[in-house]
Amino acid sequence: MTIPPRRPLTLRDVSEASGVSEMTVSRVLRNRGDVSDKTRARVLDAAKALGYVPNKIAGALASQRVNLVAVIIPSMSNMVFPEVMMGISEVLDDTELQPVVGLTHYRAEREEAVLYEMLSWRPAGVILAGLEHTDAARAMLANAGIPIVEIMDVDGEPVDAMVGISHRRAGRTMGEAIVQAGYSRVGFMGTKMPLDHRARKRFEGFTQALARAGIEMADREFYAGGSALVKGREMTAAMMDRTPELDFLYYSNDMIGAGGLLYCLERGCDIPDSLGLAGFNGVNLLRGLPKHLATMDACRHEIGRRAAEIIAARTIQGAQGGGEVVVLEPEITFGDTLRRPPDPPLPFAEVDA
Amino acid sequence: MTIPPRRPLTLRDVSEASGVSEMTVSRVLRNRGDVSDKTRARVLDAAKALGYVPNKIAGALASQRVNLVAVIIPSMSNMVFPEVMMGISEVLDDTELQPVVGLTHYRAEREEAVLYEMLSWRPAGVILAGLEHTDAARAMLANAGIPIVEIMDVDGEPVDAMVGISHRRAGRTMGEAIVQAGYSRVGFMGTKMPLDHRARKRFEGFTQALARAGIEMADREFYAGGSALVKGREMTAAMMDRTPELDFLYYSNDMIGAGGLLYCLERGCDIPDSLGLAGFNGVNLLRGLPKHLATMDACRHEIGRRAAEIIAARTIQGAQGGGEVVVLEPEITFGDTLRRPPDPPLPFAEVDA
DNA sequence: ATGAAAGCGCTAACAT
DNA sequence: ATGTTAGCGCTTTCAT
Repeated sequence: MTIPPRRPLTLRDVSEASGVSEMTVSRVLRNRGDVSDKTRARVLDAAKALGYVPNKIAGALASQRVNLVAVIIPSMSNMVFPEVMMGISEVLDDTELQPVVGLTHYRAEREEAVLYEMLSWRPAGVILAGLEHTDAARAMLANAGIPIVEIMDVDGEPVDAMVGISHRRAGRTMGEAIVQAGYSRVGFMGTKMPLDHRARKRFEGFTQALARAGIEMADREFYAGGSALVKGREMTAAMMDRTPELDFLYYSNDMIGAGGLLYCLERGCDIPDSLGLAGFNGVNLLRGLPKHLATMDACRHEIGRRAAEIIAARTIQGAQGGGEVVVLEPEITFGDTLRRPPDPPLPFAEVDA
Repeated sequence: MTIPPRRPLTLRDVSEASGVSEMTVSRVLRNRGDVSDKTRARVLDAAKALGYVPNKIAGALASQRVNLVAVIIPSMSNMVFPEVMMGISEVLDDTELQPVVGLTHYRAEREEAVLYEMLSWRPAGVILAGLEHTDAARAMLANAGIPIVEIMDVDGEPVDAMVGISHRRAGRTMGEAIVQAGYSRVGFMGTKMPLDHRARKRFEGFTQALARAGIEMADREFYAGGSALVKGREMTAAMMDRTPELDFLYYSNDMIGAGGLLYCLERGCDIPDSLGLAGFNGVNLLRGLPKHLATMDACRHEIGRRAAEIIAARTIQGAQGGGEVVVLEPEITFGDTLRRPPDPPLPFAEVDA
């Protein structure tokens, strides 16, 4: 039974309650330096009895060390960033470091504001999505004097370290797989580009792969907002209506792809033979669908882990480092909606066998 | 062109660069007090040129005010908490306050640890999910001397304020709707209970409603982990196999409900006449499905808003308050998978008309 | 093993 | 409108 304090408790309160100097109390509470078992026990008892919660603000100011890692991402709502966060948390859970998340909603000015706000708390490091930032944001990052890891994308120049996949290459790889599987009348559906650089780069890579095969995209449509599943369904309906000769639909994310797939299945389309579909992301939410949508894993979990590992490694006493680059290689999952390309001839195939 | 500083910049640096006292620089940077336009401009220029980022740690220590609101929730991965966050952010975006999120993964000890960590940063308020906490956590909350809002659930005693729905009542309401619609052989599928108090309360309320109508649950199954869509499909398959006479399936969340629905549709079940289904949550992700799953909105967005409003209101200068209770009333969405109950007779119905 | 003094970078309160 | 002084609650460093 303790009386609720008007004023938050301080080290001094614990010091007085235990009859030990503030300094020693501080040592006990941080498990630092030599303290006799007897003193330690007395301090711990007093702290617990009072319900003392240390003031990290004062601690951080005095020690010039903060165990926070700023994580700045566009959104939490599309399933990709929560997975990145999982990876980050897994790694940081084994350290003293704690992630603190800020959201940009895909807006550069907002990213700049969030970054400023977070840097003002002097975090131990920053993990942020993408390589595109305002000049001011880039300047802040460069001058922060702490490890900075840009994640998701590697198509560009990082301020410091970067971990991700090449979205340009991912788009190209999918385009090539589609061409090799024999599809040729391709439609694309995706998010409005200017907001999402990575979706844009995938689109560019994809277009390029088709172009190399002499194929021009037969139709395309972009959306913003709304439930992705519904949007995928609606866009697909509209596109198949408008351009019925399409034999492949490429979606910029699995959620709209799933909506499209459900629509096509209802319509009784012959998938993947007369019509192929593919999405992007490897959202495992969707594995319960009647057919498994072809997709490409964005390595989100691994990206989170590797980024956190870089921060953690550089945060330990007197560590060196800087400019780490980790390029992950996503792979296509063919699922049930994309024909596998014919096996390439074996180098020394026995053709007569 | 500024040279990257080894040591982070301080107010003093800006003071020297602008030839204005630290105090005045501080005033300019916080838009407080009277400062001449000339001085203001000089300070702002110097700060920007240097790339100064204020140190909120020092600021918070000196002013005893922190603009952070601790938000402690179980998880980000099931679509319900991201929506709560949206509501919170919308409201806090119009204030000086900023949400900081901590995750408990539905574990009380973890909640306690996260709470301790967050309180040590002396936030302006705490929003946390649920009314069930460890004794230590409850004590910390009671002694923190800041507004505390417990959200989601109102079936219990709050430490301070609470905003949510009665999950017990939500379960009961759904049970009653099912009974009134004439279903009688009911199966239940849900998450493993001990982890999720709100799911447990819904289950209890549901069971009770059935019991009052003399109905005993015909089958039930609980799961943990894995993709919810797949689990819903698998559990449904197993249950329909085991207990083919079922005419209603109640799922503890929309995601497993969606998996079950897809399975039943594939099997050609006659929905909602021979078989009804319902979930919980009103996840609008799922509106793209072939049939609209009956569900009940958990008012997540509104809960977030109201909780944030309470914190915001109590944070303004000299505000009073405490113990606010907001009970929201979720409503059933019948969708395409639950028969509407027959209209109740009108009070003065003209029976002969 | 413990304590005393100084100061982290800011802001409140009080000058002027 | 601007400056000065004295902390905020800790930790660092140096004594003992």
